Amino acid sequence: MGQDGAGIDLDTSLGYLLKEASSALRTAMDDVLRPLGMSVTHYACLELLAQRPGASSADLARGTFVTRQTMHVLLQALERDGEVARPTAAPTGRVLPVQLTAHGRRRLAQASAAVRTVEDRMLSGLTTTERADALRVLRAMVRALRDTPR
Amino acid sequence: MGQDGAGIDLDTSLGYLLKEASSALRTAMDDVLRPLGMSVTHYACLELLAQRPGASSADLARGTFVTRQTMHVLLQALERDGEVARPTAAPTGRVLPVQLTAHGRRRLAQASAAVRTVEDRMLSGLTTTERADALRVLRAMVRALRDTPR
DNA sequence: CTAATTTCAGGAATACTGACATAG
DNA sequence: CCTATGTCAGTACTCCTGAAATTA
Repeated sequence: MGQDGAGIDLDTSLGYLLKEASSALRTAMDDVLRPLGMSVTHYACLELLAQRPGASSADLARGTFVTRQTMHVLLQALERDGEVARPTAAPTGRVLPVQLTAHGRRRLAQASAAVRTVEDRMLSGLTTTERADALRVLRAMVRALRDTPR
Repeated sequence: MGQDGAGIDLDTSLGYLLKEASSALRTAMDDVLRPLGMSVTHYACLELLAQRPGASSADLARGTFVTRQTMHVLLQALERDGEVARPTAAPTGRVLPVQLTAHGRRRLAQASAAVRTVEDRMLSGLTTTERADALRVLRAMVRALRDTPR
């Protein structure tokens, strides 16, 4: 797999590998979430809400790495299905704090169990040391991409 | 950030971190590719084609982690814009080998330079040892997700 | 003839960009 | 004035389903 210098060698590119790993994870999560009628973003929203009760729509958007417009549409569906609840008027400012309903918590418990099997599967190929390495290098990559100005 | 045992702790979840890193990379790539009027998949297709001249549409789809249908639509646009060329009839079988045109090579060179700045930025936060660690753990994660039957 | 691969064509789900009003 | 949020509208992208053609 020679390289002529003009391009990027995909076989040793961390960027390509990162995309590959992320794609494999998303596919695996989709596969276990589909039978529950749930998308990855749908699950992520519920999981985030369990850890940050009363979060705003914009908070949830940032935490699930989608735009607030996308989260807005998702929340409308979740509210219609009774998985989350929001007050009709903002207690203060414009923020409408979102809460999980009992039904939402049950849905999350199902999904969380399914996703845990996928994470366990992914981690099964790593030693304890490698898991720590993975956390460290991924955090370093995120920080470098976010903090480096240009 | 206590956990009640029912959910997954996002702060220490490798899956969540992988999604975060991948999202940050995609955003950074989008930012440098947008001025060139190119999407990440568009760029990935060109890069793959430079390393595997004559690849089929299905090959390219697998290599860029999209469906055959998505790649099919992209190739139609690239062919219309003169970045790739395909024979009108299959030399053998049904496969229509795709080739980069001179124009496509120029477009790739532009995009490749832009993407390289992003990769360099991402790598700037890692030591040499950490870069090797990153390659190893990401490959292990991909293998575990793909090869574990269930 | 059967099975596998590939090329296509809708239709649906998902996410993004742009824009605007409002609240702090 | 400036930032952040919620919302609406339009667009783009990707996926899923499924059909037709071809090859082994």
